[in-house]
Amino acid sequence: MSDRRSFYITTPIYYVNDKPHIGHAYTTIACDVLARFWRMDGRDVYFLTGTDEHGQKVEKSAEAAGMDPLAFCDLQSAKFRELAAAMNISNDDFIRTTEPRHIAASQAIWQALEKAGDIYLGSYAGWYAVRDEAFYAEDELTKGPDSRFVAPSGAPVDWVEEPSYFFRLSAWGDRLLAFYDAHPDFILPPGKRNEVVSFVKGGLKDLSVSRTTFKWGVPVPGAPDHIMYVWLDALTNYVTAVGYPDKQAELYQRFWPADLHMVGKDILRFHTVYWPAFLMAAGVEPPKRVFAHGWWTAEGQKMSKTLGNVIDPYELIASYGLDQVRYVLLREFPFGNDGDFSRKSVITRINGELANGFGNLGQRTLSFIAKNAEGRLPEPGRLTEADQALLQHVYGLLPAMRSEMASQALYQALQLWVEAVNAANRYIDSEAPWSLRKTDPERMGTVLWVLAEAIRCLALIIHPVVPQAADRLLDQLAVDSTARSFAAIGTSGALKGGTLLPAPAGIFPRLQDPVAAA
RNA sequence: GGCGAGGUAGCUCAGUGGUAGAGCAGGGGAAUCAUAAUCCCUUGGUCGGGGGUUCAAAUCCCUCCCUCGCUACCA
Repeated sequence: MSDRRSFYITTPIYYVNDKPHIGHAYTTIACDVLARFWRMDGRDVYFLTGTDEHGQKVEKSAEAAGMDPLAFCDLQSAKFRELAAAMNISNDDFIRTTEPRHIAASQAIWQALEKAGDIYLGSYAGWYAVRDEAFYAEDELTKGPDSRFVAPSGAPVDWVEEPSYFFRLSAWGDRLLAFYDAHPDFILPPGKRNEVVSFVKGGLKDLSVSRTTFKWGVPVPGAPDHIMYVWLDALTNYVTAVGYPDKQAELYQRFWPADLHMVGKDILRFHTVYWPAFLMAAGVEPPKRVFAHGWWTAEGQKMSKTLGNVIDPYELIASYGLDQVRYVLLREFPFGNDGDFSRKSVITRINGELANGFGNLGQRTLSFIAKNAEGRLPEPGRLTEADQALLQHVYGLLPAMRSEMASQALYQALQLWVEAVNAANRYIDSEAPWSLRKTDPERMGTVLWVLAEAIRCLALIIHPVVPQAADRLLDQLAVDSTARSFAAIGTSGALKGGTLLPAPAGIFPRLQDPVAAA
């Protein structure tokens, strides 16, 4: 575990030209679970998300919509903010790259790079296809009929040159490799680290960091006809939010360097090559870790607008329930892998582990107490070996899950929780309180207390993943809202016998199996 | 082409030298507190092909086949 108690975690800032989809929901939920987990564990957490609003595409989209770019961004950014709210995301801030604080921070980082001598004016030259609005590398081109080069799309290309500022990335290769070497966990999962290292080892070219062909961006200080390259602008959001360039700012002191930038694998290079190079050049400490997660397919197929199979997060929530979606997204495959979203598999998972596993464990225990103990939690008698084994299992869940969470092993962490739920279900069957009711009511009371206590801890530790359901269950156990942190896991926070419990109600309804209709 | 990851039960995957594992699916049974949920037992695999090292290989070496990533400036 980190030697300090603060934890700064970020999602990527989402590009306002996109429509929010399951990929955005996935990244944000994973971060939210980590943020909530460490918060409940007593760490000082700062959780940032937001929107990336500059660039040519946004300028064009706004124009196509007949809108001012900023008005367009206001509208689109709000959609991401609404999605975060709909997913019960506990972010501490929501940053927009069009905010004055961010423009100031971006210009400040530019000036720091310039002052360090890592920026120079040159010209950017390449084969450009006007029709595609894109540059192509020479080896992508083929000879057209009139012996002119044409792009893979068939568009004719021209050799163009425009003035551009460059960042001396080529000078940073060795220092980046040394940095990766000194921080073996900077890039996770390990396979991604290898990709980045081999990329950097292949040699780096200087990076064009300004544009003159469009206007929607942060103006380059002292060169008003240039705007900053979008990635330099976008990445800077992570320091803007904690007060950069004011390194004495309270948030900056508390939270920089960031503990974790969560990213999709498509933007790994920007975060693990360009970003640490920019920061080191600007005299700012790089973040501690970048984690690249995988992609979802839908029913075995790649999601795409043209296939029309892009999964809408709002539909997911409506179909399965919010907490169920949060859980299943992190539980279908190991975090960092790619995986498939299939309706059948998701329903099996939710029914098996949440409805039948944990939900039913709560329901069978609490309704038994309601019917056979007058709704009052029994006082425990002397604990048997089986009682202690179950309690030790659930009490031991915290250190075990903490260690998985520290390496973003969300799937493995949830696996540990599922195993504990299963152990509790085995316990109730082998102790059979329904038999004890007639033969040994006192022992029955102890068993019920042990179960309630185990359920309390299971609910607390799964709270970051399924906050609403966990709270409902804790309500049913009459656990005070002030006792809902990981510090309460263990005997010191144990339930008191004799407490009157409210009427039980299921927390995870069983979902209907999908109809095999076409 | 180069570099990298991977090919293990019907499905998803764990297992990196010592008698093949889990979950789900399939089969049988127990129990009846519970959201017909739970618990127990069980069928099922020449561990991609071939060769080699070793007393012993899914695990190490060689080779071949297949799949997937990365191989820089739209984000």
